[in-house]
Amino acid sequence: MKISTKGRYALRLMLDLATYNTGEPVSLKNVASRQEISEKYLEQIISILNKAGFVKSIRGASGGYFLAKEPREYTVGMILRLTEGDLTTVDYKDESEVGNGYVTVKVWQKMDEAINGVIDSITLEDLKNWQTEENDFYSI
Amino acid sequence: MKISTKGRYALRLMLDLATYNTGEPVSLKNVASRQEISEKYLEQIISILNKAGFVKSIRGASGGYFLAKEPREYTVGMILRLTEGDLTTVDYKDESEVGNGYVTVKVWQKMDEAINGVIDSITLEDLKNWQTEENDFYSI
DNA sequence: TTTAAAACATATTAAACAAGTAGGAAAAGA
DNA sequence: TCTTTTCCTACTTGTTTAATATGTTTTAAA
Repeated sequence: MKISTKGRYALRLMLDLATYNTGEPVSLKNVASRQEISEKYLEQIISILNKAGFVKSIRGASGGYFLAKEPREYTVGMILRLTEGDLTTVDYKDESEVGNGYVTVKVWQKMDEAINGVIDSITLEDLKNWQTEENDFYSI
Repeated sequence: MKISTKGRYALRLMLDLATYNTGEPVSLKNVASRQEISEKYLEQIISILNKAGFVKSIRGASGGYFLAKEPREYTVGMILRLTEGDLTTVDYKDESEVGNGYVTVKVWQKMDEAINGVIDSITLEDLKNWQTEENDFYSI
């Protein structure tokens, strides 16, 4: 019942791109050092995001990545589902209909609805704002 | 991000005991055949529930198990946390404070709150009632 | 008093998954 | 040309999952 590093790093990566969006592409090397994540591992993760069109890349020296759309257009759910795969708490096809299996399915459905309610309502824009609030708080 | 068979089977096992509670102990053999789950695997799972005092056992021929308390005293959360271990979506101790890690933690916390809201509010009694409603529906 | 049914205990296994490393090739600016 | 960067694919190491397997102990019933 854990979200893996793949999904967690993907979210931090996307938020990093949203934060350091200056028009210039952001290199993975910079992201890796800011986030203290292996650059090689980030390469694999951003490859998924790239193929899905979530980011755009510029190859070659002084190349890098940037978000394909505005931060408010990415929900946490989109990013996690892409990198983690389906975020449901059970594989419904595995859930038995025998015994009392069909009753417990209701539990999993309610959990999934609750999870979706959270992750589909938070965007990268929200996360950016939370960052600023946090900074404001500590700088008073 | 999946609940394993251990937790899922534990819930169905506990609900089975709640359902077939006649005063007589319920044998795992019967649970296994009703739920179509390996009896040997169920033994391992009920051993956890037994050691935690969730069920009581009677050894020997015509022995079996029964719930230690009333169905309404068991939440889904109690059963899942016991068998699955901690149900949080991330290990907070692993979550970095560097980069923007501290912002994404808020996301995981909100997810966890949403999950807890569901699983801590549903009891075995509720599941029993859902079963009856389902049966009523189909028998009209 | 034997027998069979049941709980209890522990070891083993095969497959999948997680979390990276490793070693390069191709593109492009300086 | 050199260096930085993306891009691509294979490999590795450890852990977890979902069971099997092989018994021992207890106890009601025949």
